[in-house]
Amino acid sequence: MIRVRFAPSPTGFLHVGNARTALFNYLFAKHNNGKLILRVEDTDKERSKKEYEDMLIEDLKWLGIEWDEGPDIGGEYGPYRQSERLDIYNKYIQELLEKGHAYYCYCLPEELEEERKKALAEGRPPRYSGKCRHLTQEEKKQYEEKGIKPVVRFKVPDGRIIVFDDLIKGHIEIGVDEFGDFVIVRQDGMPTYNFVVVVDDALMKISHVIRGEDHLSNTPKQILIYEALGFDIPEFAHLPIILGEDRSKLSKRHGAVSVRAFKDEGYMPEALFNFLSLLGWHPKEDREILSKEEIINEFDIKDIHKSPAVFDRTKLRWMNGVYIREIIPLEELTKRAEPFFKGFGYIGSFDYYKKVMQAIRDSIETLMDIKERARPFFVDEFEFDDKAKEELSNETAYKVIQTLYEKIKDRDTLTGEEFKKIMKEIQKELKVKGRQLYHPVRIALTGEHSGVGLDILVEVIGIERVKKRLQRALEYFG
RNA sequence: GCCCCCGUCGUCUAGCCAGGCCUAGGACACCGGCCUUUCACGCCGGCGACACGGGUUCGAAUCCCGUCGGGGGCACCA
Repeated sequence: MIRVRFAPSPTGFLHVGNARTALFNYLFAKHNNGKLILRVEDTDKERSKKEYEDMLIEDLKWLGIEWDEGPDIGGEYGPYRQSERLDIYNKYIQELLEKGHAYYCYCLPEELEEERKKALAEGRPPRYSGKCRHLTQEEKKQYEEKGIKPVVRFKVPDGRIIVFDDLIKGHIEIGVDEFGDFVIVRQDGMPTYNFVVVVDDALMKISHVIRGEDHLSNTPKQILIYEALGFDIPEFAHLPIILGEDRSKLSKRHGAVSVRAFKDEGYMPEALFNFLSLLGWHPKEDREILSKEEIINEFDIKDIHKSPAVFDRTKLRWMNGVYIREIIPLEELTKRAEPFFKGFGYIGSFDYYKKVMQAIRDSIETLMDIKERARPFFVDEFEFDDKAKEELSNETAYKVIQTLYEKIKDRDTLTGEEFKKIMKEIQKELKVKGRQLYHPVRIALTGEHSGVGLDILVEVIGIERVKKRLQRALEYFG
């Protein structure tokens, strides 16, 4: 049974880099009929917050990632929140202590930091000296009496070379001398990541650990713990990280990078899902617009790249546009767009929004674009800019608008077809055509110089508003 | 500094493992054209890359070595 997990720490919004890791775990699980486990890594008391956990779950769901076990739905191997597993960890800490794989260390953080800096400055690997490895009972007692609370360190065997075959990176060998005895329980009693991740992955029967490349150098430490505790070692797969435009690890300073931000900016979850899946992975054929099902079917961990990819917002935008104009059904698209319309102060019925979406979906790439593109469908009292004023001051332009108004002022309805017919008549009567003919009308009707087809606009906003706007322009330039 | 990973158009990538089918294919962006009342959409075309240097070979983007470049890690964060 394939079991994978996504294990975020609830310290902020879900970052697209993490979302991509979650996504690949999800794809791997689904493709292989396995299970995805969501585990919340909240051992950092300082930074972890329950609100963040809720948002993480919300964002993951929004993206279309589902899990089989997790803190919200439970499961056979719970609890799935590390802060609720402390008793379990303690048991294994005791075991390591008893077997001599771990020991108490009374060194102060300040002096350690000092040593670290010194080592770095002298070009040595900054590692713990191991000086508390062989403390006598007497020495321990002395420290205790001074009120110093110890940490627990894992005793790293000298000179070992850890070897493992990463499913993505291939054969990896790392000498254990790169790091010293590392902390597995903090002074405050909380166990640390490198320890709990092993206990949890082992107890939750995780078969494949798929995570970001930044964890690659942690893997040897974890393998040591697997061995010390006698657990089976899972398969590892380290995903290349996602880069910003400057080719450094994607972070907040590269602009909006949280899934939440993309949601708020009017991106379709399906598009983000599709886009993220293509970052470091490629299907057999050259198609890029793929449904979730297609991606799951085609996904093969062997096709994941070794090299990192730059997060290309422009391409994401394009892809989102494809989803808006070609993939998401109009009804659904309108539902998603409704809060955006309202947010921009564009008030109307659902049916009206639907008509507007129909009219503008080809010309927007995110729901944010509704603000500009849909304005003419809602705003009657718009301003005329200098260019507009100049163009409408022209005599023929004025004449066109006037004639149009005369021709429709007694009508009750006006379809797009009828509008076009009327425009043709004006063309003949006034002997103006093309831009000279349409542009003044556009300005009178929208105050803008480009936008949706006017036939569509007039039909959607209705003849009364058309009359009103024409009148307004006539008065303004009269 | 030390360890590890990576290196095909500006970007995402196909090809690399099983060398010739590659005058290196696709997509985004960019430029030009067509369509069109305008913008957008759509369609057509263009620009543009095997990091460098050595080998191996009849033949290398593909195999080997080195150099350079980029990235990640080296916490009582995960």
